[in-house]
Amino acid sequence: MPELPEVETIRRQLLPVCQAQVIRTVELSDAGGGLLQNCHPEEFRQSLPGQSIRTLHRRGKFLIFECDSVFPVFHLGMSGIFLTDAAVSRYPQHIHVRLEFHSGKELFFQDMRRFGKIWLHRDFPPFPQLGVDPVSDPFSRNDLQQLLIRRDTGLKLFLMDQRALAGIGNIYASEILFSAGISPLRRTRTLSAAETAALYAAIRTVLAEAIERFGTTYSAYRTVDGHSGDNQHFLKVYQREGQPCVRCGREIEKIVLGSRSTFFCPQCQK
DNA sequence: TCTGACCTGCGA
DNA sequence: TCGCAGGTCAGA
Repeated sequence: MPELPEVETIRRQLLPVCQAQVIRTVELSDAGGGLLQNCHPEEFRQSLPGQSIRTLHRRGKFLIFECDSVFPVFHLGMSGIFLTDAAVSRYPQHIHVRLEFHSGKELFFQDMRRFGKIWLHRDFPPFPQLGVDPVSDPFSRNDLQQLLIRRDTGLKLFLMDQRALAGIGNIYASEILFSAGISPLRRTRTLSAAETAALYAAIRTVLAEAIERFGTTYSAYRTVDGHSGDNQHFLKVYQREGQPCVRCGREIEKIVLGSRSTFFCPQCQK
């Protein structure tokens, strides 16, 4: 699913499409109603028409539409995407929300697996459970060190814990640890100062480069215009089990951590 | 702290 | 036909 770079790509592409658009109508499928977390379908349908979209925000993997007096929030789950043209959808039967603007433009939310979630807030949502966003929040090496000390868990699970760092998922957790040269099996409290510095640098660069490449496409994820991202061509370990490490040539290994596939180089990552 | 369930599509 | 897939959360 969309991790931080994919959601940020969607936000950047949606902004020029949506900003200052006034919503005319809202269509919500039956399944789409099931995605709503804190309001009834009828309230969702009635609250949006007439609202102008002022801007879009991202916090971790959440996308927040700032309108005049409501704040619809989307979490894309594993397979949620936004499209500006329903004709490019590969799964039109899974389009659950359609917004029509006064300009005549449209916006579609598609979610094949229906793990996505939608909220409707009357004020900017607080996200009390969410940790620091390593791309858009102030985030220093010392902040990372404090987070590492506070927890006692496996490093990969730590990176994916949204209460600590908001936005990293399964692909980028493996890629970040490879970039830092640290094993996914290490515990949070065992990192040296040099390793913490390497991990900090890896978090920043891996996410930033993925954003520059419009995210990673494996199956469902598409950019707003229906295209694939580019970052899958640059992955060093994810889904490269049995292939040679780009640094040392040793075979990339796959293990399961927290019931999720984890890829690493046993030679380069200590 | 960890596992399984949620849901659908795809490839082996 | 089965296992797996980029996320999250309840329950053990």
